[in-house]
Amino acid sequence: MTKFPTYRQLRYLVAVDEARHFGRAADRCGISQPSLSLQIGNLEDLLQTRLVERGRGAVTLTPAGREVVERARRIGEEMQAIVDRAPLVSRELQGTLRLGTTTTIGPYLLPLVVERLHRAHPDLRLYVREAAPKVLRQELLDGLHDLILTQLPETGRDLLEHRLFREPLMLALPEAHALTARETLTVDDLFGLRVLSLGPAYALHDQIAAICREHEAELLRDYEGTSLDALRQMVGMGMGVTFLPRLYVLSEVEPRALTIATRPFRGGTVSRTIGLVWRRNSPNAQPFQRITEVIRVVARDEFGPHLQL
Amino acid sequence: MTKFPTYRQLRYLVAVDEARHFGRAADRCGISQPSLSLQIGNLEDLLQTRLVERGRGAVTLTPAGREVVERARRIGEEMQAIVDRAPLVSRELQGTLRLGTTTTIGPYLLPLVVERLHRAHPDLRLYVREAAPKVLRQELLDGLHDLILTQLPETGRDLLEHRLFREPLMLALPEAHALTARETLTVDDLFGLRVLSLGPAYALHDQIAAICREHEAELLRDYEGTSLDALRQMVGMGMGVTFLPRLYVLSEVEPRALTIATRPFRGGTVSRTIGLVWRRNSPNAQPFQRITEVIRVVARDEFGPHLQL
DNA sequence: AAAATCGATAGGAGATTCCTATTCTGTATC
DNA sequence: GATACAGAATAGGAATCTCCTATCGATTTT
Repeated sequence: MTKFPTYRQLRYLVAVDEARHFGRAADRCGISQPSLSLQIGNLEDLLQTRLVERGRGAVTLTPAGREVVERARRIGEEMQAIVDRAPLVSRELQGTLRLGTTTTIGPYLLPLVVERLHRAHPDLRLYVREAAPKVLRQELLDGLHDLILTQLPETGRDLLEHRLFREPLMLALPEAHALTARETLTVDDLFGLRVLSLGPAYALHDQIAAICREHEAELLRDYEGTSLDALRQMVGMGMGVTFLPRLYVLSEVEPRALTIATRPFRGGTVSRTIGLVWRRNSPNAQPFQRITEVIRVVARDEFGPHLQL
Repeated sequence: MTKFPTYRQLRYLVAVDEARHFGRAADRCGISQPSLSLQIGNLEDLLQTRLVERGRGAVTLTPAGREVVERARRIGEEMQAIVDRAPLVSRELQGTLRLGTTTTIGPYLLPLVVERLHRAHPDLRLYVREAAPKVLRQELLDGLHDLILTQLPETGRDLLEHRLFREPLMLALPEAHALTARETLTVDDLFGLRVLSLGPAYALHDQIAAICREHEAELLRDYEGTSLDALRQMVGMGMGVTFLPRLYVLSEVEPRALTIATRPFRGGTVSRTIGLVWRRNSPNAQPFQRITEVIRVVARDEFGPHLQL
């Protein structure tokens, strides 16, 4: 274990460099001259090197001293930044936040959110990482994320969830399917359908499985994908039907090679809840609340007619 | 006066970040867990910000904590560099040395020296600054240079001088001058000559003045230049004669528009001494000695026949 | 329920840091 | 050439800080 200089000693040395005089340097540091002399001496002993040349007239730094001062100044800047920024980061939206998101909502909602946050809070950087909800949850508990955007509810006493909105699920069918004749559906229409789903790490999977069980549709286990696009492809190829979130469907701006039909359910009964989740004892509730608000605003302004707020 | 964190506290925080566990972090720091907890707590109080999220399971840094750790790591690198490098700089030829030189020798000797030093000591940087010897001397005393390359002797109890070599002075004449008929001169030939010189800030000026006095030449006060090239021009235009150092004359590789003649004195009686000078209580005598040796080697290898070593 | 883990708290010992007073070493002054 | 005058180093004691052991309190595991 090597011994290190004290930050204090470095500050004193910088003061000596600036004042070129022990007494005045001590004044500037708010201590007495002997105290400063002592600390400079200690530093020199520690580094086994003369840093200051005491002579008649001007005190001068040695080459070694100059190099130490140079680094000390950089250290001073970092220290100042720590003192200045740390309090802000925990109260304002500044610094870096790590946001985990499920792949079923992030790509379709976050671009607008990130853009708006960036405009309003230029000092905020968001690191967005995608994963399946059950993975996200564990990663959140392990401290890999500061907060996650996911499908609610998230169990756990340690977690605090904030509801954002309900997002309708639409039934996705091959264009040739008989049900495409209907503009809106009811859950009774699900009877006997062959339903595709995402892998079991997804909250959407559990929800789809529950719907299938309740309304006697058949959940296909043949293929469990990790993206909504994969599901879409499979529906397009006629392998079955599935449920797709409203925002995903909305995001399909360009027509694709394999087109599918999507139909809403009447009355908004088939929908999922989207929310932000963070650790209960995370001390950043305040900035997180602000993010919650921003997302709500984006949801209302951009997707208001399509969501249940 | 703002209060700053201790470098120690930052080290502890970094350890917490790496260990994600107070007890193990304390081990790594070689202290007890309570001491570490206390210091982290102090740091948090100082910054008015929670840096560490203590929860069951993993200890996690808050966003503010992460930012502090990031800077703390940079500070740690600088600290390590200080500890590692400071002792070397004062013993080896490393770091930055500020070398002052008189304009009458530096440009003609230093390029070769710098090149050789750079090859042998890649971590050494030389800052070379030119000035007249009397200016150099004061700047050295004021700590603007670490050492100076100049004409000896340099007065002053505080200064330590190291002789490098004697450099002959040659008489520079217009080509049409009667003395050009002679291959070598003696001081008696100086009688009655009109002699040009540099400004009085130059040691060469004093020396030329003394020679003129002794051998009854006339020192012209009309023009006192700051460069040997200026003198050369004036001689070329027939304004008078002057004394030029051997190395300057040697460096004239290209013929110029105004050519002059140069003649040596017999017996090496007319010459000046060149040496390195540094402050007596400069603690870097060791590296300076090395530089002395390198310059001597360069002088011998490159200019041996022309100098008195 | 008992044991174990982990961080926070309490109180006291030991270092460090700082202060005032003084000494030492040169430089200006008379 | 003795005498003041700066400016930094040294000495000794007070105040602060850092650290230790012991213990607590909350949570998790057995």
